[in-house]
Amino acid sequence: MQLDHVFGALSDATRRAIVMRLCDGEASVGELAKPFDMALPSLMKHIRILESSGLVTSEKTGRVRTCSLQTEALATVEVWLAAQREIWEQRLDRLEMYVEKLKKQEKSNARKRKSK
Amino acid sequence: MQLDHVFGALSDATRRAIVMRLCDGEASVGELAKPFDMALPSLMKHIRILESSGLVTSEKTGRVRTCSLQTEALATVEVWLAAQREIWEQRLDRLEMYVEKLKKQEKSNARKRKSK
DNA sequence: ACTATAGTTAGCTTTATGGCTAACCATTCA
DNA sequence: TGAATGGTTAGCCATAAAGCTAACTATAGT
Repeated sequence: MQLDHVFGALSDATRRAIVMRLCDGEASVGELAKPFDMALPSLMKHIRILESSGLVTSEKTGRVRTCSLQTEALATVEVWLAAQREIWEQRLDRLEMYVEKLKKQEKSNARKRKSK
Repeated sequence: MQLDHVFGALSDATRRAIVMRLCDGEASVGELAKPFDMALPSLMKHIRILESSGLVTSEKTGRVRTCSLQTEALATVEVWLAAQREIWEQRLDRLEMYVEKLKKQEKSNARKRKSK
């Protein structure tokens, strides 16, 4: 479940649509294909990509393959994003503190100038 | 700032590393390039891709181009993920409620069977 | 003015992506 | 058993991605 592959899988609108569909519950390949004006083999490729990214798993019983969402993979992405957010927010905080410090200095300088 | 392009941009480890670096503050192309064993033009391509995805902006002053992170683009991805999460969690809630219902029925059936 | 620095452009490979058709299993249903 | 259904495999095409080198432009420093 590599971040590369998960992001890659989500970079295609068709695949995101499939993911969105699967958020609502399992579905067969045929069901997944319906909304798309696309040949089945093409759609199958997308499903394969989703599977190899770990976002989707599927199982075949009889002649129908049922796909389901693997939410942990999506969670992985959320975790990564959250980590980045934390870093840049910490930086913004430091920046803000620095600006505050500058403001105070400016004030005290102003006082000094006045008192001269 | 298309979701396609943002996800696509993040699907490459080099570009994610650049994003991570930029979380810590602005950087020039040269600074960004240092950690990578990669020819400059190749790295520039990555920067271009990050720019066209909206994740990064850059400005050239003198001969140095300074890049900075555009956190809104990352936020867009977070929003999308959160939306999916909400959908599937709602479904899980419904499922849980359904299971609870089944359990209760089972209990009442058990009572009936006993009382017979 | 000369050199070094910082990017940029152009053009080339190799490999991956996204789509197609046509032909092929493998189950189910009549 | 024969036909319909649901996927699957194989192979083709066009375009884009990720890397390279070599040559070029434009500023900064001496």
